[in-house]
Amino acid sequence: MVVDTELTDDEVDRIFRALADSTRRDIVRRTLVQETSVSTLAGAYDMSFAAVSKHVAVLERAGLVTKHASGRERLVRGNPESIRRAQRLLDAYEQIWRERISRLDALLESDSTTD
Amino acid sequence: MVVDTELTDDEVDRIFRALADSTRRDIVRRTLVQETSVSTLAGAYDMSFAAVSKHVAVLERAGLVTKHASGRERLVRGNPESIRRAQRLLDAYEQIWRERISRLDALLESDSTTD
DNA sequence: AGTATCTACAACCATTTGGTTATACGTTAC
DNA sequence: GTAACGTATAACCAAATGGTTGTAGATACT
Repeated sequence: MVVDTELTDDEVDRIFRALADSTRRDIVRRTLVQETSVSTLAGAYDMSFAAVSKHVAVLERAGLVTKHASGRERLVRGNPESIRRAQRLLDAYEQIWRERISRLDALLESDSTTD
Repeated sequence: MVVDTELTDDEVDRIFRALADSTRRDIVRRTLVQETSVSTLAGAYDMSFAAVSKHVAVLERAGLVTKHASGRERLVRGNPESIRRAQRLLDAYEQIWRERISRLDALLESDSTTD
């Protein structure tokens, strides 16, 4: 029973888009280590709270972090499963390349054995 | 003698940004399988040659494809090394998470052995 | 030589992005 | 109750993105 892991193009777009910003990558890093409130995160960067809050929202829409309320705070937690999903996407590209190499190898093989 | 594999934030931005578009991901897929001219690629999508040419340029700036001239054509080839570079980036995030888990495990261990 | 093909690039346009400040609302502390 | 804190969201802005058409340069074909 394999859990469905297929992603729509839009979901993949959101994941890579979310990772294409160094502030957001840093938020992912920090919140993988330890869950952190939005305001604590905001204190770490030279930009407004609203800007950081938006970055967190982008990550949340991509599934890279989750948020849960704790009193008035919103604790942000990195989602390792979504990182693995992104890894699998890249693995698929590597696999495509490897298959090409296999085909080229097979071709050379069959050439050398042509009678 | 390890080849320097460090990437600047901007380079990482470009890699993930380039992957955040399904047309570009498809170009990477196709050109990993076989090198392909820009005009052949353009024929595969419902958009102008100029638009596809721009997508290729985005991928090239990110290092995900290389281009070389062959007569009047420009052949585009997927760059497996840059894919691996991106994989390593994601691996680093997974590693961070694993380290957290290790620390939590170690903490539980030390708790249970407190005297 | 002349024409068709492949490409690059400029100019333009609408939309998205990444930032800002200001406002409003729920929660905590006093 | 009121002040302070944490957050979300709206309105706004400049820059980047993803598309277009048009022009022009190389290369190939006949």
